[in-house]
Amino acid sequence: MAYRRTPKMQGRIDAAREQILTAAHRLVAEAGYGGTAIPDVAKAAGVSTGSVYTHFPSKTALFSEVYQRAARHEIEVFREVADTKGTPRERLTQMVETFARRALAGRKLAWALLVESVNEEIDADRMRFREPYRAIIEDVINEGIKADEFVVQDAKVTSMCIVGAIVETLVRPLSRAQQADEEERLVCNLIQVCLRSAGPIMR
Amino acid sequence: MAYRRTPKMQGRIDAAREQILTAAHRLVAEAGYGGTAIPDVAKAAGVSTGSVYTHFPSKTALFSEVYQRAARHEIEVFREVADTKGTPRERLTQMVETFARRALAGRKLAWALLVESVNEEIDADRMRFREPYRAIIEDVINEGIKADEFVVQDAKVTSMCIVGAIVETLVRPLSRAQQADEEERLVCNLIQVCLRSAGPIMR
DNA sequence: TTAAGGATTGAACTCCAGTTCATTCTTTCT
DNA sequence: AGAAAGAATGAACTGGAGTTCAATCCTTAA
Repeated sequence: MAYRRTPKMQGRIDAAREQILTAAHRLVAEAGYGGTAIPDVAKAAGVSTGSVYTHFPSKTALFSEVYQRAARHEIEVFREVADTKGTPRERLTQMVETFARRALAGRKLAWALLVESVNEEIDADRMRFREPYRAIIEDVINEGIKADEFVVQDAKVTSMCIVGAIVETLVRPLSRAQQADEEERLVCNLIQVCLRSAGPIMR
Repeated sequence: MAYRRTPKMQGRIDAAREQILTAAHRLVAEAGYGGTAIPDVAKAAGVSTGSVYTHFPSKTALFSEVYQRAARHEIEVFREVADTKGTPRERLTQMVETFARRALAGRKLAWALLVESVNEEIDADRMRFREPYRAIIEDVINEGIKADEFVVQDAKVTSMCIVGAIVETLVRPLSRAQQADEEERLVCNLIQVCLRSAGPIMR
């Protein structure tokens, strides 16, 4: 034998892998999955096309990892907000606002993560990306029910609806930027609708 | 000159065009846009591949028309429900239920119309497909506000949210069928959430 | 220093859905 | 009937995205 993988070598490999992931992330944030070709990623990462395939078995696999990383980070942020002090109602407000504002701040990425549909595998990733948001919202709603702040309800369905409401409200702004005050209005009203969705019925 | 288009001839051309549209509709309802190739459509319509292109300039154009037709019909049904007798609250209930049940009855088609994303042009069609639903819901909400049944609100945003809520709730069931009672539960709860979204805030 | 093992390269290849077009078939009008 | 114009045909083409692989470069261990 005349070659063995040393820590130093491993470091370079890992670094290259990181470069590729970072570049892919950046390009997705600029052009979405569909608008990003592997040769572009390679160029942006400073490696060759073929090299990408020594690190990832396919485009789908690479982007799947990109999505999962971005998702994990976003969801951490979201969970932190959900865990801050305040009544369930106050926290839900914060959560919806955070979700909306972060999405609008990184439009294209949010669009890629939330709605861009490309193939079944990536679609599955997107579903998986939405699910944690839903679950966190569900928890807060259930706390609100216990605290008599929200009416007794199927928190699972309500949380689904809230995720759907947020996404639907944001789809258009995410595709093409609106006027700032228009977006402001949207976010405020979105919060109101979400609160009502979870809130008690008045008869 | 030795040829002019006679009514008889025009009839055949129109018939072929119809055949193609019908076949395309059927195939979309079975496999979605992405799962339907032009040669398949041609075969199903009993014409040649090339013939499809004498009737439609591109696959996108053909399916755009398929979508628009399906949309027009669905929206007519929806509008009828919106125009039936009853309080805004009752009507909104009927509307959500109709939307949900019709979507579940024609899963794949609903999926193609509502969420399958393929290219920008078709995406735009899908947006256009959702918009009338939203507008109809908006009208009913505004009536409800006038009737003091719903709290004063931005009905545009609420209607967006309701559309989003419905779609989000249905996405999973549309992809893979759930148990019947599970779907029943979903629809019932969905209606409740939508009513609350539009309903008055209790404080 | 040198040979072997592994990583990297990027031009070329594959694959395939959408589209084309030379040919054939139909219809119309003289 | 015959010629002209249009419609239909479907095998072949095309373009572009994802992927491959023979050649090359680098690293390690003797």
